[in-house]
Amino acid sequence: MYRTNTCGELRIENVGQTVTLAGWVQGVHNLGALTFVDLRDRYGITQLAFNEDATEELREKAGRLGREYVVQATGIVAERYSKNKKIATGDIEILVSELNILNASEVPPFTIEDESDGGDDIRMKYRYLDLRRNPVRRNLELRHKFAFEVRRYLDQQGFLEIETPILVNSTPEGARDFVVPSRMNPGQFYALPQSPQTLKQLSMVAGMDRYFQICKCFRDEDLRADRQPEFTQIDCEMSFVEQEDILQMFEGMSRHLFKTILNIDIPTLPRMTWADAMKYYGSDKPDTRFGMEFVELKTTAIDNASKEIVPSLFPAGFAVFDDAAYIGGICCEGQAVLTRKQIDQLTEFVKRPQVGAKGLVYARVQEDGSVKSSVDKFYNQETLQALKEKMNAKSGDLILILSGDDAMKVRKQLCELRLEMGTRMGLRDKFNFSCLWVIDFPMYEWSDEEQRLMAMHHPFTSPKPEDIPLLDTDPASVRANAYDMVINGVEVGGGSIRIHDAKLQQKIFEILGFTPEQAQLKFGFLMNAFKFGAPPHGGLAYGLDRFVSLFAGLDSIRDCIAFPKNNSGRDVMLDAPGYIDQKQLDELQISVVEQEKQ
RNA sequence: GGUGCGUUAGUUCAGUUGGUUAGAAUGCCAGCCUGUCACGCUGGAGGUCACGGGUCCGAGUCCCGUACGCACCGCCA
Repeated sequence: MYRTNTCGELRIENVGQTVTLAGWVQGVHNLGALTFVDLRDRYGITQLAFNEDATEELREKAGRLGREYVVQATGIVAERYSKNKKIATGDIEILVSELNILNASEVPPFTIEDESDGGDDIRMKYRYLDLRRNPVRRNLELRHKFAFEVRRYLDQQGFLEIETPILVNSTPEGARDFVVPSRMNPGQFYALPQSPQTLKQLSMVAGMDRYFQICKCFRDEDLRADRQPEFTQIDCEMSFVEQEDILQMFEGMSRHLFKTILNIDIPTLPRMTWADAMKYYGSDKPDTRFGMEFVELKTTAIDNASKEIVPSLFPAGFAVFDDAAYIGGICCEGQAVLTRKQIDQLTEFVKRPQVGAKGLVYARVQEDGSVKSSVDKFYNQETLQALKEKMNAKSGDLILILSGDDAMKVRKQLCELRLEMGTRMGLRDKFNFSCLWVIDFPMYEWSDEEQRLMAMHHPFTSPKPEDIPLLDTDPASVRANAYDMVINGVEVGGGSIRIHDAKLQQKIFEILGFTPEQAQLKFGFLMNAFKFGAPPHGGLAYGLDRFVSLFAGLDSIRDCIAFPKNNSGRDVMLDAPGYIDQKQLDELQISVVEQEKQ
């Protein structure tokens, strides 16, 4: 037996017991005749003491210990002379009578402490050392608990966890696939699933009724702080349901997770249409921890967000506004105190290429109610007062205005500005959670690159029944039975009611530009299945990594993934991906055009 | 595919206008220390300034390129 207890469990009540502990040496304090060793495992730290009672041999051995040595120590639990209130076991120590060095360790390349001195790069290279640190380990523990509570809730609701294959077919639409060559089928490739979408729909056809799976999904696209090439999805599907049933079920799951993991009671989730999200927040994933909604000051066209034309608040005179197709503003409460320099910084912010605005117009509401703006020479006080009125601004507020030719582009710029102001004003507290549903997404969005309509969610999403006639006349305005769950500006999940009618599915494929032959080739298996009694069904998938990151207050999903990939999709610990032997290539009948540095 | 920032001791970083032998902290090694717990004290070792090229009397510092890292845009049904 290697140990009788863990390093986190002994307390003052255990004094007098003889115990054996095993773990890693966190640190050694050698005071000459006295030596203290902090022994660490997943559960905590317990101090080993080598004092005047210890034999010379024992003290000599303790003196040889270095950081991260793996040791086993037996001794009597004793009360400490001076307690350490910072750790749970701080009242006791082990008076060691026997010490075994189970394994020596080289000096680790960075310190394994809560506040490590290591940068991201080196910590990823030695991720197994990084995982010994409390903050990282705690993230994995939270992730475990999260997944466990997901399973508990869905099990209670009658869901079956069903595994679907990892080796599937490449699909058109969507992200790039990771492909896997098949040795037994030369020249042919499997693809790793971007999501088990079609398979879960087939499990509905199979009568499984309620399916879920916590599974890996793969997308060969560029990475971000919130995007990994392989990520974990909580994939769910239900039969004989309408949108309302799904929203209720998964709002319930989120409520369960918030309660059991964070002990937070979340209110009923507000529902916002996609059109309103775009109109008031310029984003399909609005951060609703704070208001500062957009006010439209001029629109010249009806689009998917604006259902009416707003005549310009501003009389002619300022060319930028006169020529704009859209003018929108936000009112920043109490921000009139910003200096000219600070506002110039905001102007620089919106002019950065990532945001792309041409400039920024601002107006301060003064103590006396008058308005002082950067466009005073174009507009009189009467117009500025009308602006104040329209923006619902009061003394001390700062109005920020963006304009441009393309309403959707300006909305996105204004969204960035709003989020920046929210951050500067301290309105985006990580642990203040604001959840909502965004509903009524459009079916399609125009792709400049492909020069055709693309499915906004995926091609299996059903249109709203009342919009079906528009499929023939104005497909771009058709709304889908699709919904996203958004928390603090993060899309944590999304789904839709699916098409279960082969004819309608065929029509949707046509609108997406598939010939019947192509549709049959790529999705024949699904449409064939629909011929054999497909129930109405729908579902949703959560991004587990993102959801856990939110709960843990992390900036990057990497921090809650045990062995993540870096920015270039590499695993720097494994040094993957790597080259393979010519022999393997030959067996697969694959030739690689250029293979450098092998 | 693109933009920005970065790369200096094991690690995290500083390094002024281009100017003598590149510094700090921490870690590491050695010695001392009977209650430490961020132990303390003394001493020591430790550098291809990412790589390649250029400008210059002289480059860690300026310029160009490459590689790598991070963030972002495109992309991510």
